[in-house]
Amino acid sequence: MQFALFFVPLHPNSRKQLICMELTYIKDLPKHEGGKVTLHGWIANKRSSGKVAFLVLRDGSGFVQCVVEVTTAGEENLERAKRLTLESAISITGTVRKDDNQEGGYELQATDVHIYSIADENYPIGKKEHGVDFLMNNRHLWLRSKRQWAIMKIRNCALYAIHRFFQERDFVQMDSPILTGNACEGTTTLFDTQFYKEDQVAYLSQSGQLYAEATAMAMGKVYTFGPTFRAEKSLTPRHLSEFWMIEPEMAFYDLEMDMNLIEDFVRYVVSEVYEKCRTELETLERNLTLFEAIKQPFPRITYDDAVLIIKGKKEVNGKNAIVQLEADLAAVHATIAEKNAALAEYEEKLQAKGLKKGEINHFQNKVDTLKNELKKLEDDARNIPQWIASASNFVPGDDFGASDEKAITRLFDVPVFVYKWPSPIKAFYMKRYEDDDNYVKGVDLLAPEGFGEIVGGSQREDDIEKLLERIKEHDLPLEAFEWYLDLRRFGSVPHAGFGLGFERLVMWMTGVSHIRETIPFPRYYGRLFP
RNA sequence: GCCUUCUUAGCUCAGACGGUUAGAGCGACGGACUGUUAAUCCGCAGGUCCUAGGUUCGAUUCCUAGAGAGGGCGCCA
Repeated sequence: MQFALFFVPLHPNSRKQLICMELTYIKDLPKHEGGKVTLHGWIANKRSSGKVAFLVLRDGSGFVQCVVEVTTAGEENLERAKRLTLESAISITGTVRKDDNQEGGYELQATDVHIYSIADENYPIGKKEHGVDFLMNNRHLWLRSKRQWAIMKIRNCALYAIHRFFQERDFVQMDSPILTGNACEGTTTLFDTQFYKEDQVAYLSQSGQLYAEATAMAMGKVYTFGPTFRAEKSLTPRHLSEFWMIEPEMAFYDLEMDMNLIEDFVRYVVSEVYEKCRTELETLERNLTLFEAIKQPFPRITYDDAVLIIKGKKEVNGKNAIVQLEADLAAVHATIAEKNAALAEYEEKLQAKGLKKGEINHFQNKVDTLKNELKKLEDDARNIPQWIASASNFVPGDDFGASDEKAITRLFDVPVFVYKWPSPIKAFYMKRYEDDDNYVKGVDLLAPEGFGEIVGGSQREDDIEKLLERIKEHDLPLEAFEWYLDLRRFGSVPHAGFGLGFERLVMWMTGVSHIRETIPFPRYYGRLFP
């Protein structure tokens, strides 16, 4: 590989200005084994002894340890290496060496160290644990850390897979507007903003679906992938005020074809991430059961059957939802007892006299970790009984709550379809069953491990008379829907689609406990900066 | 919007039935060390105990209100 570097003196703090034709990245080090390369990046961690410094370098493509020894790099380079603070920017030249003890399997034996800039020593993010709020205040820097890097790489991989999936199947990406003139489904609270004239309000889109229906009638199969805004003060681990949604819409599709597509789609994206992001999943210590099970067919159950399962009146593969939750609760209590015993043991060890400092740290770390784990377990112990009560008291006809979804998904390793929902709890545009007006052709896909709903879809009402009835029933402003009704006046056909919350998908695949970590700069109630 | 737990050093946390100078670890800073993986070892510095009001001889600790954060529910993707 040919590349040329020219260094031009610029400023005492940024020693060199780089004009560069091609860079070598950490992820490509295996191709350069034994060869000499120059890497450019930031100091993620540093350890140094008298005559040797270990620099962990990150360049966005990966992490690698660089060794600066006095014998190979000389006094001057070692001196420079020792001056580096966390997050200082450097370029470093050296020989690529295989070392199975290293993460990634390679390290760089340095011969030259060049400094772009020395970072202020007060880099706020340390090596020890931090609270979530502190990290969110430093989100612009937090993104540099390894865990966040892994999450963002997976997000990107999923993003690309989604486009590939649809493009390979001849779907056309047709973006829906972000500024809209009316609140389309009427239920959720929307953000609003002034639109030129003082008395005219524009709302930020909460769904692109109605527009996708229009473009599907023009292009056959379409998908939208854009930002979505909900002004609900939903401060939960599963909600954002601003998130990205994928909404495909297909002409001449019925509910079953819709479900087939959803299944193929979710399986495709999950498989791509499994195949291409092993390192990242390892960094996140993700349990891989989900990825191995994804080849199995997704169960499809009706709402009525789901209700019986939630209430513990119907078993799945010999498993009862309520019994399962009770077993989970018992397991939590057992774990709490175990951890408490371990905690007492370590605290006793800490009392012993003549401990070395290293031993004290070790025991203290164990105690801190155990206390944190116990806090979470005690939350579970408080919450699971509520879920059990709420699931067993479920009233047929109601929409599922978070606990009901947990009761169902707990029984499966793969996502589960729930379809044929009661008409009153679903949106006006969903098509009713021809033989039973009480149910609509809607479907939700619930992700396992308690994550809950990631997809909501339906076959749409294509009969203008019935649609008019629904609009009246839901008390929606008819004028605003005239253009939507035109889609039924001029060449109405059966059609279906679905919506998938992108961050929820990423959250589920990465296994992170909070959706706020799945988007670079999350927006939610109380969070507009950075 | 409702329920619940919390707010002490730059960070993560301990603590006092209300009483002299409020503690630890990490980080930062100074030093030692040629193979470290949250390196280790020695030294040093660092505080409006969230804010306001109340009770009291005395409040960081008790009470009330407010602000902010975590967890659960609702709303949803």
